[in-house]
Amino acid sequence: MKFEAVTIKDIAKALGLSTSTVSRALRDSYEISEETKQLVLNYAKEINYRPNPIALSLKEKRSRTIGVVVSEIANSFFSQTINGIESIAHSKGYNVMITQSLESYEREVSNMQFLSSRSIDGCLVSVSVETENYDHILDLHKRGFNIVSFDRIIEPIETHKVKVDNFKGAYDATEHLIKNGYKNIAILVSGASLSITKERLAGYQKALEDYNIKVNDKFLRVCSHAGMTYEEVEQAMNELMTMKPRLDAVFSASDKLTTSLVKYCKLKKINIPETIGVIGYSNVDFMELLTPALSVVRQPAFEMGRVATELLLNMIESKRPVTDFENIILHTELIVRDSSAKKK
Amino acid sequence: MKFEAVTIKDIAKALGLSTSTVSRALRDSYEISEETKQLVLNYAKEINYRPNPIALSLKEKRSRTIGVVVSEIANSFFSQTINGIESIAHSKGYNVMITQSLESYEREVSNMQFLSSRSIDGCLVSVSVETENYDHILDLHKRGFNIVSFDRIIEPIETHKVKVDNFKGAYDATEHLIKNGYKNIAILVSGASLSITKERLAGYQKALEDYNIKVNDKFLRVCSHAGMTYEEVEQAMNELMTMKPRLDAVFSASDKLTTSLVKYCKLKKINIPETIGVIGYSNVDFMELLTPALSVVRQPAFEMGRVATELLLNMIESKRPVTDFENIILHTELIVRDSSAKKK
DNA sequence: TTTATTTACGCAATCGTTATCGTTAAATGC
DNA sequence: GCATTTAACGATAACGATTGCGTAAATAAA
Repeated sequence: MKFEAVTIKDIAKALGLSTSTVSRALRDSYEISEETKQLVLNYAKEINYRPNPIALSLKEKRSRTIGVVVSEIANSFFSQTINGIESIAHSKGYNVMITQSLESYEREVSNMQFLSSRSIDGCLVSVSVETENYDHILDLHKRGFNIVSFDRIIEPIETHKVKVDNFKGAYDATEHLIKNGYKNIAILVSGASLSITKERLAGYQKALEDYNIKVNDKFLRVCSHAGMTYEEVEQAMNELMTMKPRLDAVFSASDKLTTSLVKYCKLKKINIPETIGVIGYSNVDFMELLTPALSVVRQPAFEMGRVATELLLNMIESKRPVTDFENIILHTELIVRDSSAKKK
Repeated sequence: MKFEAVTIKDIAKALGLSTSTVSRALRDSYEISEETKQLVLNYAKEINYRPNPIALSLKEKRSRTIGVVVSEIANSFFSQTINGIESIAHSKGYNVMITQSLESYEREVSNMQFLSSRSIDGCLVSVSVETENYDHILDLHKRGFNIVSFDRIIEPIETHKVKVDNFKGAYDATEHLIKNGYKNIAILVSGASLSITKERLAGYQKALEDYNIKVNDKFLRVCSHAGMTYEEVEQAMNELMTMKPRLDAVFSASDKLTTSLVKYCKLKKINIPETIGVIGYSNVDFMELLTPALSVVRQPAFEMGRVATELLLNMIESKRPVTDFENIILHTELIVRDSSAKKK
């Protein structure tokens, strides 16, 4: 089954005009008489004519549509980001195409391919945990494709970048744990190739050093699938729980990991914060509803989406190639609740 | 800035062939000699030629892309549904365009408009809570647009429909509360125009009747924004909590409402299940991590996405117009945890 | 009246691709 | 040796919309 829309040709035929006249009448050209304009406009409204964006895209090589590539839309951080993206895009007359890689490099490549071939005007990208080679993005970028890198930054790309101060977010969380009496602090991170992993890990380590606590690699666990499965975090935690000296706190360095960590503690009946204190990056609103309520590092996700989209639309609408790129760093928020309460 | 891709014309020019020959060579036509085919194929690979789907869409009036309209992607139920949709679509070579209405009728209309004008081959729709007039969908459907209605069903449309047994899901939950000793059971529902609201409300009422409990309209609260803001649920609950006789349980009839209900109880320090028992429709994995763990009615969201997509692709790929429509009804799962424990 | 200028529209090219219909040259049939 | 088939390719129209250019008729200027 196919679906036939009304075209400019239908109007032209019905009214005994040429397609050019109809087109110009619809675009209110000075070359067309008032009479004819009204005739066309009225008939167009009557039969509910809508210009075909596909045809326009083909001709104009632009579509007033931007693309988004994230790892998972079910992730609270990203769905909030998407809401920010859409709020700006829609207010400026742009549509948004959303795709998710589910942390698969292959799917990220095919999503980029899909978007780029669809005449989108630009793209907001946060890479998957599997992505170590950026050629699928850099190649497009070199050929003039507008890209803004956000959250999980593509370091070698020369374009606008928007992220949070991952280092400070992790430093603050770790320092908070230390000040509350925790000493053997483990850290769960996502795949080592992600910019957020490197920066958050560095913040954690610096905090320990500043407070004269030895950084112990036994307390570092890398979840190379970014916590896409619970089992991954379960295994990491099982290992951590057997370490000597016994850990007394865990800092989980991403949204997904924090969620799985909470689940682990619940299932294993590990008391928080008595047995281990917990704090993690998370934008899940739910975390405050847990018992104990979870301390978190929260990112301004909606704002990040807005800022990144504004930069992208600036690039798109700029007449000359943009060469002066912004490197926006937003602030995280440390929300202290009960899961990291002072140690007795 | 614009982005120029490689076209068939570039290949033709470089190789001294016509575009028709190149096109046929790429599609492995018998009319082209092996020699020429290899020449074209090799060069195409070398310069990384990709057919332009926009041009194909314009010509073929199909795009191997399907659209999705949901109310909110951050909603666990819908994000799981989308994963199901993508799993089938991608396995059959289709792409997916995701849009969210955020429960706004206006945005739903513009999303449908966006998708339909983009040569998508069909669309999966779950309507917004504000939607009372279906003309934006029915008009497209009449003109041959392939649509499958899922979850929040468009009742008057004659096409495939996929949902759960909302009546039974609500009946089971209510019956469970009754059997555990609750008598004054309130219900929170979304806007009255949604099919899921009507069916779940009916299930709740039938259960009460079957157990000789008078249905009390004071215990019914309609959240006309489907719980898009917490305040909406807060107000509904504030009203319910003052009712005489005092309610001793609440059944929340949708994902968003359940989440807000939990938050309300936490913030107001209402003991669950001692002060009020709680059960609700929810696909949030987190619900088991609460204290007390929340009893829920869970929908097979992923499966619903898969089934709906299979039906849609069948319609799309059918030679003749489909006239025999499926009305799939999946089963909900009652997951009993601590929030609805037997009353002492 | 003749020429110049508007006015108001139509023609055709264009975007990238495919399908239909030729066309040319070589190969085959008799 | 000539007609006919076949292999291999090219020219062109089409999809829907826009736009530069051309042009007829009407009006203004000379």
